[in-house]
Order: sequence, then C-alpha cells, then structure tokens
Amino acid sequence: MVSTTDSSQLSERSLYLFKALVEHFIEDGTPVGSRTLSKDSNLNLSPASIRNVMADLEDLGLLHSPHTSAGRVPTAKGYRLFVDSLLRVNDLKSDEVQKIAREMAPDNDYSSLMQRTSSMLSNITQLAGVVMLPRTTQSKLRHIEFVSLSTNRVLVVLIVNDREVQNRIINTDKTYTTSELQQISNYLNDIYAGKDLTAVRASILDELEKMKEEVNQSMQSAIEMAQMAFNNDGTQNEGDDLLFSGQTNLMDVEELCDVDKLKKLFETFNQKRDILHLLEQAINADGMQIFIGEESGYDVLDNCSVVTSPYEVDGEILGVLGVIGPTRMHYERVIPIVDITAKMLGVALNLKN
Amino acid sequence: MVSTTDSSQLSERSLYLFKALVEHFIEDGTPVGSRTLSKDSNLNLSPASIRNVMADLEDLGLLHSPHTSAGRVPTAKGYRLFVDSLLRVNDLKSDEVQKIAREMAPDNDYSSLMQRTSSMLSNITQLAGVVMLPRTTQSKLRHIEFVSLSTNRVLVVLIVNDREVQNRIINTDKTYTTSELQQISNYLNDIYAGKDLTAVRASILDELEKMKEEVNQSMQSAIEMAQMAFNNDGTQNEGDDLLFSGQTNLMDVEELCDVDKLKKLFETFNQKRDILHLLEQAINADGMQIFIGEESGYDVLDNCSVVTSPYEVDGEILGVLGVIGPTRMHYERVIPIVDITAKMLGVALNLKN
DNA sequence: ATTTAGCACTCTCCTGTTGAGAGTGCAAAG
DNA sequence: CTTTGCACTCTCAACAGGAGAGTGCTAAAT
Repeated sequence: MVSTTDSSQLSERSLYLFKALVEHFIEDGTPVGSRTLSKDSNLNLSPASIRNVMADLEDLGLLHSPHTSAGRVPTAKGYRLFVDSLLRVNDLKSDEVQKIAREMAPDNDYSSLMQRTSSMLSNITQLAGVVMLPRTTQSKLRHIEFVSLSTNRVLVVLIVNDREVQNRIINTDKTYTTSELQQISNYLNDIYAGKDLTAVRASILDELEKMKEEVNQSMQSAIEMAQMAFNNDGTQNEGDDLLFSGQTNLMDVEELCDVDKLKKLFETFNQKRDILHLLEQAINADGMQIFIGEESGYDVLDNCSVVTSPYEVDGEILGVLGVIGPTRMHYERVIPIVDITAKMLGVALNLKN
Repeated sequence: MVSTTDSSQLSERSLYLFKALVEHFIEDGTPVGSRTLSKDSNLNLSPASIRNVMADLEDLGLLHSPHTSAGRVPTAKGYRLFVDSLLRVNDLKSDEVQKIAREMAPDNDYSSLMQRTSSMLSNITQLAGVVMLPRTTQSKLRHIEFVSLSTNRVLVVLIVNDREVQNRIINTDKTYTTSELQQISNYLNDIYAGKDLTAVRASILDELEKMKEEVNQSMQSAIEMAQMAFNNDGTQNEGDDLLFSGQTNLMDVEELCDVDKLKKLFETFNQKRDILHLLEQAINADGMQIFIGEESGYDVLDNCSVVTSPYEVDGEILGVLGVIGPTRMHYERVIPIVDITAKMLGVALNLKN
C-alpha cells in the first residue's frame, strides 16, 4: 500500500467536493453527476468547474465512472480517504446507546450473551453482524468430572476458564462404578485443577511413562482415564468460534442483489474460514479496523466493507466483533455502533469474573 | 382435502401421459407442450390428441398453463398425485448408500452426529437439509454437579438423558466451598438421579414448603441450590432444536431465484418457528411425509416441497429430518435418501445407548 | 488564471414495433 | 376416437428511436 493518498495533496475545495460526493452517493446509491453536486454543495460553482475537479479526483483513483454518462462513484481508495480523513462520526443518540446497553445486559449465560451481541449488531445496523468468540489459547482447567453412562461408556465434563463447559464421551475398557469415578475425578482435580490444558496434556503423557513402573491401581485408572479425556482433538471444532447474524439483511442491498454473488457471499459466511482470517488480522491492529471493498483481499467481499473492533477485558484482547455490509454503508453510524458494542461487551464480560 | 384425485378416475393413458409430463418437467424445468410430449412418450399419438388429454388434466386441477402458448406445468395437486400414485422410487446406488453410511458413522459426539446428518442430507441432494433434534419431553436427570466459580457464583452442570449436558450459572447468596458443593450435589444426586426433570421440579417446590419447618442446615442449602438450578426456564432456548444446512443450495434453483422470495425463505429458516411447526406435523404421521408447495400452508414455501421422515430408536420416535427444495425436485431420488438417512440415524443413535 | 457557457458526443434506459416460435383450442375430416 | 388444418394468442428476442443524463473540450468571460 504505497500509493496512500494524502489528503493534503488535494486542495481544500477538492476534498470538500469529494466528501459531498461520497455522502451523496452513500445516501442515494446512484452515481453522482456534476450538476447534482453543483446544487448539492453550497459552493457556488458551475457544473463545469466541478467536472474539472471530478476529473482530477478520478485521475487520483478516488472516483470511478461506471460509463460515460453516469456520474461518478467512489472507489475503494476513495472510501478509504473518506473514512480516514473526512468522515465525521456521529455521536449515537442516547436512546440508541440505551438500546444497545439493554440488549447487552450482563447475563450469566455466556454463549447467549455473545449470540445476542451479534444479533443486536445486525438489528441495529440492518447489516450482517459477526462476533468472533474468544480464542481459547490459554485454557485453564477448572474442574473435571466423570459420569458413568452405560457399560464401558463414560461422560467427561471439563470446565475450562470459568465459563466454558466441554463434554465428551469416552469408551473405557472396564465399567467403572460411580464411586470409582468419583475417586478418579477427585484425584485429577487435585493435581490438575487450575493448570493450563496443554500443560495438563504434557503432564499426562509423562505420567503414562512413569506408570509402567508403578503399581498403584487406582492411580493407574485415573491416568488412563485422563489420557482419554484430554487426548481428544484438543481444541473444539474449528468452526465454532464465529457467530453470524442478520445475513439476510444483505439481501436487501442493491449492490449485492445478484443471486450469484449473494450465494458466494453466504457460502463464505458458512465456511467461516475466510472471515476468520480477516478478523484475525483485525485482532492485531489495535482499535477499530475497517476493510473496504477489495482491500480485504477476498473477491467475495469486493463490494463489501467490514467494520471491526476488538473487545477486551482488563486490557487483554479476547476477540473481535463487527459488521459486514456494502461498501456503500453509513460509516458515520456503523463505526460508533461497532465501537461502543465492543466496549460494552468488554464490560459485560468483565462483570462475569 | 376433500378433492382428492383418485388415480382410478383417470384413464390409463391419461395417467401415463401425466406421468411423462411431470417427469419431463422435473428434468427440464420448462413447461411441456403437446408436441414435446407426443415425441417424448412412445405412444404414437398426435399432439392434438395429447392436447385433449392435457385439457382434461387441466380441468382436474393437475396441470396449469403459465400462459396461452407455454405448455403445461404440474400443480401442487398434480405433484401430489404423481408422488402418491405414479412415482417409482429408485433404489439408491450402493455407493450412495455407502456414502451416507460413512457420513453417519456412529460417533460419541451426539451433536456432531446430528450436524453431520443435516449437512450430509444437503450435500447429497444439493438441496437444504434439516434435522429436528429429539424433543426433550421426558428428560431423566442423570447427574447434577456444582462447581464454584467465584464469589457467589456457582456453575451447575446437569446431565440429562445420558447425552445432553446443560450448564447454567447461578448466583448464590453465600459462597460455598468445594466440599460443601460436593455434599450438596451428592445429596441431590441421591434423591433425584434417574427421575424425570418435571418431577424433580415439582418435588423441589414441595421440599421448599416443608423446609420452613425443618432446620437441617445443609439440606436447606441443597434444596435452595436445586431450586435455582432447576428453576430456570425449563427447556433450553426454543430455537436450538433445528439444524439447517445447505440453504445456499436453494439459491441455484431457478424457481426461487427471486431475491425477495429467497430472503423471505431464509428468514423463515432463521426464525425456525414455522418449519418447526411443519416438522411437528410430520412427527405424528407415521413414516415419510411430503409437503408439496401450498399444501404446507406457509406462503413462503409455495414453490417448495418438504420431504420428511421421522427417526426412531427402539420404536420410539425421537425426531424428524428431511430435505427442503423446490416442488420441482427429483422425488425419486430424494425420497429414498431421506428415508434411509432417517433409518441410519436411528441406528447410529441406538448404538450409543 | 480561473471559471463558465456552449456544444458535440456518448452511453444508458425506456418504449414501441416487429417477426419468429411455440402452443393452444376448435371444427371438420378420417 | 383420432387426426389434420387453421386461426389465434402469447412470449421472447431483436431492433430502432428518442429522451435524459453526463461528459470532455474549447472558447469566452471574469
């Protein structure tokens, strides 16, 4: 990205007109011509003069003409300039802030909170909302519990990080009684509770080695059980960490109205992978990050912008959330919404510790 | 539904031609004219004769002309006759059966099995798949466990019906130690394990009444905890019992290619409610159930058919699964697929007990 | 040195027309 | 009962023409 357009390269007037054009286009959706702009801006300039300016802006790659007689439209680069240097973000109306706050009332149910956050984002913006769940990089084991299901089948319940409950079923070679399982889980809780999951796994493998020498029956069972419990493909299913909502809102957007493009877009959502990559980029940038059109690097998102913000608790970034919509979106509204939502989610999560 | 069209009302030849027409239309998607049908069927009839037959069929409400010069198309009633009396279901190729079987290998992870079933349905049919999870009408409590999270906050883990794990967080008025919680859960497990959830709730309310007189401290705590644990809005979130997949496949279907209709359809999927009602109807009918077009009673499904089959374990119906696609679908393929999938799901679930 | 007016030009989009093609229904003949 | 013949209807694609919008360029005005 060398060709950054510095707003100082342009005259005051050009910038003013450019801003007016973008705003008009965002409102209308139709390419803006010189005549319209002449009336729209309260500079008293004739269409002809404005044409000259527009031609310059087009040369700089900020505008684009769909065809000879169609007025002009901002390019991705144009939106970038607009968002970075010209946009004046609206303060949210207090009733909107309250609406957000209401939806995000802290809730003991963690996953429901996240889900509601996503829906709220899509509802309030009338675009698609997305929340990336906290990456469970460091998972502290809180508690482990075994429940006998039937012959040779045992349910393992792992409580991780105070909020997440994982459960899996393992097949054992013998049938355990409830009290045996109780003993085993007591034993494992004693040594492993509070430790990191990866550390636990490593330790278990160690113990398995040592075990060959020892003969302590009950401990042997315990370690075997633990091995099976934790051996499982470590992380949970890869696709489980992205919550979309309001995708259908995008079906109203004219720019995306082509069924074929929509299909590709929806499939991208379903696969989650690409969006996940994108959001991972956003997690590192501190503060809000906006991907405009082709900037994202994904073809399907060519006519889309993604407005993201990381959310954090105690200064630690847990994840990212955001909104996906057409490049022609009301940034001045969407940006503060995403911003405040991220902050409020941080607060809501904080209250839970 | 009084106006059932008995296939015996129609001449052999009419039926034959009707069948040919429907098959042709399902293949092609374009209205079928007399000329086409004359060549297509190997009866040696002139287009004119066929026109007469077609006019009769139209009078009976089995066919419909989009316009004067457009050939004819089956109505919902027509499809109904076709599916009920004329359709010869294909046996699935053995490699397809194997493919299904492979996807539905029994798996300790219950929810993953259900999810894979849904995806598999949509993959193999190239339509939308849906699985309704077992209704938890009678939920036997298997095990209850408390884990202290932080001051005044306790995580409750309920294991229900051997496979389902529910967890919720409750706020307590005092902070419990691990061993206190242990005691409480031991106590509750002793009296409630194996009982029905609704019975448990009732019993707890009873105990709360009695409690006023008694003074047993630890038992009092236990009951209070239990009350909070079970008091929660009984069932899990209402929308959590329907698994869709492959919705985007429907975007390829010509009949639904209108963005507006698609949007409504997708919103119906997201709300789940209507589809849930439909599937609930299907759960009662024994065996497969097919809703064709307007029959479903939901406007959004006007151009859609829903092919469903209940799945059962030990003769008990647990839920329903099926496929949603355009009325113009390859019933002869979809029907056996849904059928066999339901059976295999039953088997896979059975192996888990 | 800008800004503006004038003008020729281009492109889209809407509208109307036309003809081909497909399919129908009906009446009369086989 | 089936077929032939025929007039009729309707869609669809292609084409043409005109209105409208907007442009770029040049020359005049400020």
